[in-house]
Amino acid sequence: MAVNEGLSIGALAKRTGLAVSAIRYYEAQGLIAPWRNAGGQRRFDRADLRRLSFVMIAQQFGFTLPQIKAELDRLPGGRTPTKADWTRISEGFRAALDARIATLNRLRDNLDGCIGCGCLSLEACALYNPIDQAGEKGPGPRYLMGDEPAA
Amino acid sequence: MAVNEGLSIGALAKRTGLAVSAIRYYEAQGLIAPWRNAGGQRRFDRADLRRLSFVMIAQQFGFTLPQIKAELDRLPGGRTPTKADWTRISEGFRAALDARIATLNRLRDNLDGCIGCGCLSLEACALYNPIDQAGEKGPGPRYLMGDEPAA
DNA sequence: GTAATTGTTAAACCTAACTTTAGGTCAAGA
DNA sequence: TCTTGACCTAAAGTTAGGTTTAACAATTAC
Repeated sequence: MAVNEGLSIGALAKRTGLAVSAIRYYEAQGLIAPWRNAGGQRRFDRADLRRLSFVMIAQQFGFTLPQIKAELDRLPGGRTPTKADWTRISEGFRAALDARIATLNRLRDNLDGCIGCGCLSLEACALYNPIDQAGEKGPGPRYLMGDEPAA
Repeated sequence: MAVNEGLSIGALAKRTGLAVSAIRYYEAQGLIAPWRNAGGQRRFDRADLRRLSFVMIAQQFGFTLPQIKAELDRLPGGRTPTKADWTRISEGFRAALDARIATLNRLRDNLDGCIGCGCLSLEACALYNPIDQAGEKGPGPRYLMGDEPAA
C-alpha cells in the first residue's frame, strides 16, 4: 500500500453507515462504478463517498433509485455533484418537497372540513379527491401519499 | 330477489372503485367479513360500503392495513364507524397528519440551509439528522418519510 | 505459515398491498 | 337449454429496496 489504492467496500460501509450489501446493490443498479483490484475486490475512490451521500439525501426526499441514477447520469461527464450542481439539484428538491407539503395541507384542510361530518360518502366526501390522484398508476403498491416527486 | 339479499362483490367493487381482488384481499386480512349465499358467493351489506370507505380514507393518511384493522376492531361491537366515532378517529388522523407535515417542514428548513453549501459531509450535514430517524426499523423497505403514524 | 477477517458470487428471501393465473363453479338472460 | 359473464380458490407473481445464505477466494494479523 504504497500510494492510496482506494477504499474497500467495508471501509466505505463504515464511513457512510450503509450496509455492505446495500452498496453492492447500488452498484448493481448503476449508481456507482467501482474498479477492481488484482484479486477481484471492489475499490472505491473518495468521490464515491459523496455519490453515496447524495444517494442517501435524495432518498430522504422520496426519490427512487432510478430517479437518483437519472440525476447523477445527467451531470456532465457523469461526475459527482459539485457545489454548483448541488445548488441546482437542491432547488429541485425544494420544489418537490413544497409540492408534497402542499398536498398534505390540502388533505388536512379536507379532513378539517370532515371532522364531525361523518358522511364517508363515496360520492360527496372531499377526502376522496386525493384518492383519485393516488390511484393513477393502477396495479402494484402505491407510493405513500401518491406524490412521487417530479425529479 | 324478494327482499334485498345484499351486494355481490362486483357491485361493491363498482360502488367503491376498488378492484374485486382488493376486496377479497381485505377480507383475508380481516377488514371485512361478508357472509355467503347458497352458492358460496360473497354477499355484503351496506355497512361494508362505509367500512371500505373508511379503509380507503385511512390509507390516504398512511395507515397500514393492520393499523386500520386495529382501529375498526376497537370500535365497540366491531361496528362500522358512526358519526361520533368518525369525529374521534379523524382527530387522531389530524394529529398524525400534523406530525408528518412538521417532519417535512423540518426537512425543508434543513435543505434551505444547505442550498449553495454543497458540503454533503456525512459528519456535518444537517440533512443527515432526519436519516437517523428514518433508519430506525433497520432492514426492509422504509416508509417514505419515516413517519409511520402513531395510530 | 496459518488463522481470522474481509471479500466474492448467485440466488433466494423479506415486507406491503395487491394482481394475475389456472382451473373450476354459479347465475342470469335469450 | 345453452351460453356468457360473474364468481370461487389457492398459489404464484409484482415492485422497491434491500438482506440473507451458501460456498468459496483474497487479505491481513500474528
